[in-house]
Amino acid sequence: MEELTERQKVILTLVTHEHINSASPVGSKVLVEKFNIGLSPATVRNEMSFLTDQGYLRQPHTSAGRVPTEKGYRFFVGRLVREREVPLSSRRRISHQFFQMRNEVEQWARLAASILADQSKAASLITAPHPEHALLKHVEFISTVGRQVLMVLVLSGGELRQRIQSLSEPIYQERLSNIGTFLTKRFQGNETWRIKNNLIDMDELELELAGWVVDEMERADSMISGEIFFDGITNVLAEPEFNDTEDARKALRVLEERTMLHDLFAKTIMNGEEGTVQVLIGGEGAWEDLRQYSIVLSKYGAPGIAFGTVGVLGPMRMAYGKTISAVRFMSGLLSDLVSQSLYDDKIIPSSEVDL
Amino acid sequence: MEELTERQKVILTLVTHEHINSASPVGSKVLVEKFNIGLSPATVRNEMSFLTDQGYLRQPHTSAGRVPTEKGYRFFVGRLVREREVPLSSRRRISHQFFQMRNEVEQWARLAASILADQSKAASLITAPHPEHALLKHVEFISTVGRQVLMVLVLSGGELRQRIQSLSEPIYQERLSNIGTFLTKRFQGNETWRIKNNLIDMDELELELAGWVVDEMERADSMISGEIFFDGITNVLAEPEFNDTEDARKALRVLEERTMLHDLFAKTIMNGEEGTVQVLIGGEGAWEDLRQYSIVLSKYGAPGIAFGTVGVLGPMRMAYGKTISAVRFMSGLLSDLVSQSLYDDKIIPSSEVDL
DNA sequence: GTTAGCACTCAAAGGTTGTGAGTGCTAAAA
DNA sequence: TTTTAGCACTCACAACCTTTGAGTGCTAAC
Repeated sequence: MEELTERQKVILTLVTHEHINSASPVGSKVLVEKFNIGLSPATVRNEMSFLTDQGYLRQPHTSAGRVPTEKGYRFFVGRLVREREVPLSSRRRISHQFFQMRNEVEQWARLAASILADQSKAASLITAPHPEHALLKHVEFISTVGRQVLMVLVLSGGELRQRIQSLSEPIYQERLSNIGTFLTKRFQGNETWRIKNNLIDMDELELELAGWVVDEMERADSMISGEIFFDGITNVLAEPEFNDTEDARKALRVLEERTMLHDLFAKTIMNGEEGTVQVLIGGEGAWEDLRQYSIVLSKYGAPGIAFGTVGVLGPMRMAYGKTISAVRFMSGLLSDLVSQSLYDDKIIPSSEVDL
Repeated sequence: MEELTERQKVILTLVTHEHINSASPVGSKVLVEKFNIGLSPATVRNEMSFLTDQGYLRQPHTSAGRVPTEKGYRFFVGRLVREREVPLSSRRRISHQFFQMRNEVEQWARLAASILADQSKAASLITAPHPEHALLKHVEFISTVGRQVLMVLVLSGGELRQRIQSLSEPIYQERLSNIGTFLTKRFQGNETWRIKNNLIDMDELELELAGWVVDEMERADSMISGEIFFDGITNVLAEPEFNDTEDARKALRVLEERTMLHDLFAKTIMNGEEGTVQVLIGGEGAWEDLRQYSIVLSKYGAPGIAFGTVGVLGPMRMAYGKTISAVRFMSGLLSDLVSQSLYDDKIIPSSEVDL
């Protein structure tokens, strides 16, 4: 594979740029007329022909203009230095919106999804912050009916989990509360394994309840990403490439069947670094149903607290510059929120806290 | 408006039935051939003409067959006595799935949505159970960083709410825990207003924290329905009426902008009775964007605990019989779950509980 | 009241043609 | 050697026309 000349790079970039705007194949003439390169259409044609041979461009049919391939897009995105910063006024406005929502943790992801969809004019995907390894912050047992007990677990990162279990015999609420307090005191700030290895000096009931706690925490640990929030799906459907409903359905199926997204997010969280933005073009070969789409993804959060992902899904022909900076901005904002509000790496027993 | 003759009723029903299957206008000839009514096409035509005059049928264009109007559908649904029961095998299978999930309250709605979408081959909408008037079950305050405090509220119906607030000065976790215990003991099982009117004999800090509780409970009370879960949106897009993407977008916008749905659910919860299924055809004039759709809705839950809604959104041309019984079945199932697992109308102080 | 017969309507499907944007190739110009 | 003008060729797309057939309403006979 040969290196591209500077002129070829420029032409490839322009073709991609123009295609993103026009949504239709780009011909040599249009290119010459719109951007005053000092070249004739014929020359441009030769270069385009070369780029087609190299797999950067593609012709939908013999007598049509050129369209970037995945490879072409990838080159384009890699060269995109000059990202369009989110304007200061927008940044201020968005920060303010989050400030007003700062109390409602569950709303963060929803708000972020809504804003990002609006900014990028595409579909946004956000996962709620989720701790890498859950630490127990608090546990409570509440009797509901008969032998049924509602367990409420507060984990690091502010994650709440609840579950209903049946005891073998009814127990007074008072006793349940005491056990909750006892387990909280004893295991506060501990990881799952540490709790699991310290189930000693307990009576039968305490042991059973502690077992529930461990079980639920293991469940939390086994999930790599938190709940997924979407917004702006209609934005994507508005794009001309989805005039065919079949394609639209494919896209939606990806969003509905969350398994693929979970995989994707898991990978991002495990490998990625917060703050850096990655761009997956056309499913990168691996995800068949995403062939026509691109995803701009970033990890957010703070080490030792919790991580999540923020991303945008749109047609491959997407305003990458704007989207990338929007995602980066949102990622930063959410990271700040998480570290400013949810810090609780180790819960120090209250009497030792230095205020 | 005249009463319809029995024969007219039969024809209207058959036309509707046939249109639901074929998705295209129904002519007199097809009708006669398919269902052996002892009539000639000409006679049927006369009756159809009459039904058209009365507004039950409609002709897309002069030389086409007939299609039911909203009024026609309404008649059809009203007459639908013989609902197709969900087969016993499916009922068993579904009950079993819920049994396996009985511990995870948050999963109920998601599972229900998934099953209902599958059963009805349309989009399902479920709201999580939400108490009419929140009763306090438990409150906990957890210090996170600096003056930030995470408040976790457990309300009746198993609803969890969390929020982060700032104190004017940092407080030891121990003191926060004590206040949590104190407020829980004092106000357990109380409605919002009762708590609000009993904020006496407290020091400044206790009062501030109790204020947060009241505030958050008022927020919960002001919401009539819980979180909305969807599934099977792609099912709806597969229907032929959405070959035009524009129409598909309209449908999705309804689902994304939850305000309209919230209104709808609120109405259902406030007016409806659990167990009865209502069918909204073509948005019933009130909801412009739903003109082409129908919604089959039912309230579920148990009085004094919590209510939610379960529904299906599909094209107006929908298999009403199957859908109605699927919705009814699911509504019953969820009602049972709520009352069997979440009963806690009044939390009786533990020492008085009769075990 | 019911039906056969008939003229009429009109959307949808299929066929034909023209248009124009775009190409690749070749030979001349730079 | 690189660039460009010129030209023949291709092919999707839109516009137009025609055919087809399902379906109608009306009238007159049963």
